[in-house]
Amino acid sequence: MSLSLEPLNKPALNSTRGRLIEVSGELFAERGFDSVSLRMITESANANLAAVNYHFGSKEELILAVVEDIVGPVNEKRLEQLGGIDFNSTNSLKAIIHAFIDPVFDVTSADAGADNKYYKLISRCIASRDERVSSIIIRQFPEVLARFVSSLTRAIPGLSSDSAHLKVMFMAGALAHSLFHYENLLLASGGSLYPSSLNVLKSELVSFLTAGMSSN
Amino acid sequence: MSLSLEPLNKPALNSTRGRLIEVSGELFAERGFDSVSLRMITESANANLAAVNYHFGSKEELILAVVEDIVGPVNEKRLEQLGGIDFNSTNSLKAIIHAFIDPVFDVTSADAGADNKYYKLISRCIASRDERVSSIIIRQFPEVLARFVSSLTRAIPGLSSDSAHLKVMFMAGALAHSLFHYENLLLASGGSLYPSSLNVLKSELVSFLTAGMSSN
DNA sequence: TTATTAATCAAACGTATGTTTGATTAAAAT
DNA sequence: ATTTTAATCAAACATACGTTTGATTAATAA
Repeated sequence: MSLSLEPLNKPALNSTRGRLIEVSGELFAERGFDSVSLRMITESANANLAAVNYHFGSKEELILAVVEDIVGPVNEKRLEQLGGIDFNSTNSLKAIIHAFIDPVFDVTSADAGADNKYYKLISRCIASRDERVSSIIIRQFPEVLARFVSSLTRAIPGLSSDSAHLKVMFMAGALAHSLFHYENLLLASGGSLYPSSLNVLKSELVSFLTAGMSSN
Repeated sequence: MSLSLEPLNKPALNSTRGRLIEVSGELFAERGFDSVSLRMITESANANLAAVNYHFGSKEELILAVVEDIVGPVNEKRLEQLGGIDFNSTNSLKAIIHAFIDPVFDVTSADAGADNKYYKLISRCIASRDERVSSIIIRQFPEVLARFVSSLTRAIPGLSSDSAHLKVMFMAGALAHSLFHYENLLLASGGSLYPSSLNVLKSELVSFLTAGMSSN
């Protein structure tokens, strides 16, 4: 029953709890979960040090809240987009790839500040080697994974379930890795990738994945 | 002037320094750099707590030594393999992909213990979000990256340098991500991927990447 | 042997971290 | 108005960490 004009899952910025999630997301995205202390977070959020433990119980639960907040909606959109696919269409494969990728790029572009904190946090989660975070991802990812696997086997006749598993992992890795090192890519290209380089990245990724998925 | 029968770059296991690097590699691979304390390392290596600072100067320099030790040889082999490619051949593209991937799988399989600690450490490095580690990777990776980019543009007529950059990143991400979650893949497949599943993974990856590289 | 260097060790140091406490203030309910 | 609940705050706590010290032992050189 929110009266806010903001999207539903974005916490209110005027509340302490909301500011903590917001600021934590930015810091975690830029520096990683371990390297960010509660003192950094609470100072950036103009909150008291004890606020995190009061509102979330512990740092770990704050991390979980931040990750759920950013990863949950993306996975929901993925499943939603996947549900709308017509598997009789000739380009159902491309639609599957878009279902996996689009929500990530959307939430990236939706950040008006355009400092692109979201994709960093998301790719940090996707490729996280942190056991605490991966426990969340792993909790909700199997369902998503299974849906994409079965969709792939429908779209590509003769594709085994095991191969589909692998292909989804390839896709997730290519997405996370390229998004995370996006800034390095910009620098390495000497500016020639700019502007709208995120769109370039996306379209290159889509065609790369489409071809890869169709292989064999 | 080593008299050891071991490969040159593998430190002697009987020395304290060698045991520290060995044990650190295993622990870092399994738990990540931050989560492993010097006390865990020195206890596992039957060494004194002060040994790390005596032999390496600091934990950070130990990490660097471990990473150099595992990532350096892989990149050397990559460049060597890349140098032997005949670009007039029809499958030079596939050779490039093998040059990037093979050294990683080789060092994985070379581990007789077969607990596959190497690929985890390597993929932790490849996709590391740790600034200390990425500083090493970034120090030696630009050369490797540049060589692969130029090789790709030679093998694929009309491919721009920027596109090649992106494609290499897609390749690196797919490799790191699938190797890191290799065990999860085994579990998810319900055992049907076993045995020699690492070979399956590799061949699926090669054909996926070959198709992706040729796209557009 | 003797002198010198290298390596190991137990112990302590300083610091940064997450967490808890207990008082204080603000808000809401009765 | 009074009571009760929620939220904020400064301060302290406990702990785990990387690092350093200074003594002791092992190895090497002279």
